[in-house]
Amino acid sequence: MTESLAERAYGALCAAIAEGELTPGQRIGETTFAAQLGISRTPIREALQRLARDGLVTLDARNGAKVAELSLEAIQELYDLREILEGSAARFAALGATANDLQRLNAILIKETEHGDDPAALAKLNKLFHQALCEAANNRYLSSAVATFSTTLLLLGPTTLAAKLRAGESQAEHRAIVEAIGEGDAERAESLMRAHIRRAREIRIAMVLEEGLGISPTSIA
Amino acid sequence: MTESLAERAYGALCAAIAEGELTPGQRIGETTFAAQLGISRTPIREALQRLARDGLVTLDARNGAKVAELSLEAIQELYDLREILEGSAARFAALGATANDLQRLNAILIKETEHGDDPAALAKLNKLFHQALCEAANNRYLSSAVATFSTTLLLLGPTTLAAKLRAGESQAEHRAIVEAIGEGDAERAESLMRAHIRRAREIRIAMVLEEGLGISPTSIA
DNA sequence: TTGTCGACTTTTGTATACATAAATATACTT
DNA sequence: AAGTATATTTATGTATACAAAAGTCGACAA
Repeated sequence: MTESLAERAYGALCAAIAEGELTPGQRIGETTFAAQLGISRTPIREALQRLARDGLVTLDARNGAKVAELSLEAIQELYDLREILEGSAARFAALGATANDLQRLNAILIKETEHGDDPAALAKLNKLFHQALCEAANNRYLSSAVATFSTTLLLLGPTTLAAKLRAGESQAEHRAIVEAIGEGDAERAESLMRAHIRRAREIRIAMVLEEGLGISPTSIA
Repeated sequence: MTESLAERAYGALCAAIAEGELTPGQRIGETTFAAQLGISRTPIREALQRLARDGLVTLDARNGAKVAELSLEAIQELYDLREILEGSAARFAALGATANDLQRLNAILIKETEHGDDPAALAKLNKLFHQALCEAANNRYLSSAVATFSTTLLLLGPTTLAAKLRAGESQAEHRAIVEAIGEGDAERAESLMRAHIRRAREIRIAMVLEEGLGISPTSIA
């Protein structure tokens, strides 16, 4: 048993939320889930607390955990913050990226062109790109914050559809950002990254509005 | 029992760290603490996990929890991030603060002038100021991030000394920031807040270097 | 004297048992 | 028939018991 049961429970719940098996607003009973996974409540509780920290579930006092609901406002706030954080990450990366960092980023860019027709692979590479860029910024707290709020976005479901529609654009933007970082142009790197996040936000908002039913009436207010 | 034992344990540990009763690097045994507080290990574990999330303790696998040690580098990274986050908060506040928000901020400014000779009160008002400003930015995730990373700074001990030395300056800077927000000048509000954080960072770094022994040899590297 | 092997002790991870509070359903009264 | 009160059930919060793993101390051998 290399990984603790609590971590597995966390992973299972995380995946269930990302896959849409657990829908926002749905209640998660500790006992129920423990039985489903065949383990006791203790690691489940630990997992739920981590999920609450990541914003994926809300812990109503005495009433257990619910999968969090993201209002349209909350989504906007989340993207506002991503723009700030990842924009700053790009700036820092431009100022201090090592040759190694750049190599990693370029390797990801190449793989993106190679897998241009595989939405799932692109989604994974996209995640890797943003992670690698954060690490190039060389600020552990910044990385941690970006990771947390990216996790929160799992609530909105997979981005594979958006990746398919926007694959080319997105990759071009990635390349431009890495280029600016390589040249040490902090101003341009930040500006490009902010624009990149804004584009992603627009697509996301459009998707959410189109679904329409993905958001409960009360959470639109 | 209005607040859970886990919350009380969290508060107790938090306070112990802030007061310096638990020094960085010191190990925290679950059993020991449970005995000290007269409760079982379960709520202790919950509290330790929250503390780990706040960066106040590190959970070495299989080796329990230690009070986190902040290297000089980590402190710099923390202030870099505060500059980004609170600078953005000031910008957003300038763009969207309500009359109510401004009233709250001004009320705090007045109290600061009234308690100019009480370092403890000033430290509390300073915290309130930054909180109120974050809330004026009207972004729940931004507020959450600022709160988290401010908590991490508890590791460095109280700022009352710095408050005493810098009381006048700091208050003047607060006033200038609120003024810019009141005028809706986002650019100036962000710029002033960033400078404010940079000043606080300088003082803090100076304090840490002066203490010298507050940081373990290995963590300076 | 030093190094290594082994038993012991301590600590975390997990399971389970118990108490308390909330939600629900049922029965009784008006 | 409807509303209220009470009992039952179910959920969480906490405690404790148990198991496995890691560190520690000691003994024995070279």
